[in-house]
Amino acid sequence: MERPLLEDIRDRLDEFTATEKKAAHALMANYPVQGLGTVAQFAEAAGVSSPTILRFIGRLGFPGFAEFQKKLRSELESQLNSPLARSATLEDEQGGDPHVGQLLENVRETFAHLPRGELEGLIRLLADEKKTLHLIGGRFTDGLARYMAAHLRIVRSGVNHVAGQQGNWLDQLLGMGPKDVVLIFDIRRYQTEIVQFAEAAAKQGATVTLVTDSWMSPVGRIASFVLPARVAVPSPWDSSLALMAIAEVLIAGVTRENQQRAQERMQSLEILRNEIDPTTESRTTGPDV
Amino acid sequence: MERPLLEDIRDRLDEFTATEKKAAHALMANYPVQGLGTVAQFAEAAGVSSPTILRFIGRLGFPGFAEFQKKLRSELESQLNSPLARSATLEDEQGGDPHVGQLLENVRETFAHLPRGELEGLIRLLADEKKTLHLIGGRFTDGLARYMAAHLRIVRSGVNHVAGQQGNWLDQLLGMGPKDVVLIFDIRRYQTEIVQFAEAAAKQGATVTLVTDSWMSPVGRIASFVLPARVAVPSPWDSSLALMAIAEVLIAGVTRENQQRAQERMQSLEILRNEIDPTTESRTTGPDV
DNA sequence: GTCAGTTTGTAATGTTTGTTACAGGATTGC
DNA sequence: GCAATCCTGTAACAAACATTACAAACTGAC
Repeated sequence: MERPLLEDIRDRLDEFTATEKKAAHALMANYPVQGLGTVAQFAEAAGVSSPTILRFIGRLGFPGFAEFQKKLRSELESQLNSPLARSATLEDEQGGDPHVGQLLENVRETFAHLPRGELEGLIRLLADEKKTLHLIGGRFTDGLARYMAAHLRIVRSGVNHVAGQQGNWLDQLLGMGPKDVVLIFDIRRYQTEIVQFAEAAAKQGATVTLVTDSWMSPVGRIASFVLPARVAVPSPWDSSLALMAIAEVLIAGVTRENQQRAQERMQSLEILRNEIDPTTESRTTGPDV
Repeated sequence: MERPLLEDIRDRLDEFTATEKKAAHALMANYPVQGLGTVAQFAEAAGVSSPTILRFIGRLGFPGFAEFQKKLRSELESQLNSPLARSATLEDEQGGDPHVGQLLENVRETFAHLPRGELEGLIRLLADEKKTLHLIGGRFTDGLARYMAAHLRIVRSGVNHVAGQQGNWLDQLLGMGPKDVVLIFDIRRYQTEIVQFAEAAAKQGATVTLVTDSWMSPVGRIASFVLPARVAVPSPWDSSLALMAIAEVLIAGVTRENQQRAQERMQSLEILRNEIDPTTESRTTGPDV
């Protein structure tokens, strides 16, 4: 009664026969609505006969089609009454912005297809205080690099936001070596300067990592870690929201990875800040140091 | 076929007889699941007899119970397949990162409680080319101001990102008047410099607008438009993702509001860029000018 | 208080539906 | 290449279902 039926079907997909799988797929493709009609409708949609449907739901553990539907309805009921679903249905009822819907979908899809190892690996790399971090972004994504640098600087030392005139970049490139990690934000159209910077850094032995769109920046060829994000929205612009979500998860991850040191640094900074600007109201704990 | 049945029932509630209303209420209380079982189940849940249910759905305009259910199922199908609903239902299964779930929830809740008029009003204000725009953010949110400025600069003229040393701000403040619009990103803890900047700008007649967290920056007191966003996440940091989502919707809105001029500017910029840097591959259309 | 109109439930009905027995067909193992 | 097993669809069946006819109960008006 507790486990979602959809998961059960997915896990046990191999137990079914060939035509039963057709039934399973038809149901999953339009879950759970496909199971709420008649057996004949279900059978037609799956391209099989009615008895096959019955055998399918029998193998799932239901004594009859009626019980199967009852389970579907009760699942649907609790799902639709959850606060999360409520806000979702209420929104598009009263004309929720389709743009916002697409934004949410992008973030969700981005993390659904993000290789878990890549994310964890990059977090560990960024948390390594023996490395020096260099963050850089393109025309639009530089704000993200800046945002992330502002947080990481509080959590750890050796964080550098590569910004400003292109001429300055050369200075930063000069000292780079195996102890440096470069995190690049880059979406199309991929700026040649960024690519050149990445290539130069890699040539000097620095580890290059990349947060990009699904089409993948050319930097991806030389990067050790690549995190692709969805950017398409109903607008002439691409959306960087999913990139930002990745940035925030990275920030949280690095903070978690090095919790006690991060806290110490936060407190020291807090004290420093109060000494410099006593007008600012003080708080002993909290994030915004 | 298009209008949601739930609305129809709500509107026409007075047309029904007393017991039919009981049926209507039972359906609305557990919509649409209650209508997907048998007539007898529906009748029992509503505390009426089966024929009353039939008369009820007959009055709704359906020739029979089967057609009524068909309508419910098709409604449910399209609703569950919308990107909004998907993000709500799918995220908590397949063990997605709880942090990501919270991020999505924040964005959703933010827009659910955003006064529609405020958003539209602010977009119109930002789209007004007779005004000069000044964007400014705090320690962490300055990246957002930068991000938004980078886009708006392409869509329209007179966009200024107030950045750098605090001393420079004074210069920008000097010339301000009723023709200036200040858009401030500010989350706790609210920096006194930002508040001072806002107050000074307001005193000189500029329109002050604000994107902030739910606790509301003190700037809110003097702001003409205030858009609050959810920022809580399971991390010592606050999340600015919902602020960024607002920024992107604003960008898209301003672009839409002034489409032909934006396109002209994009093309001119494209040409300019190619003249300066011929190595960059050229595209005649597209966002990333 | 009575009558007309409306509303509601009971009970019967005809149909659709889920269900099952069975036979043809495919597949696998020897 | 044969046989045994498993899979799948056809067709018949019985139960559950939506549906309808009808009578009782209620309501409001005169």
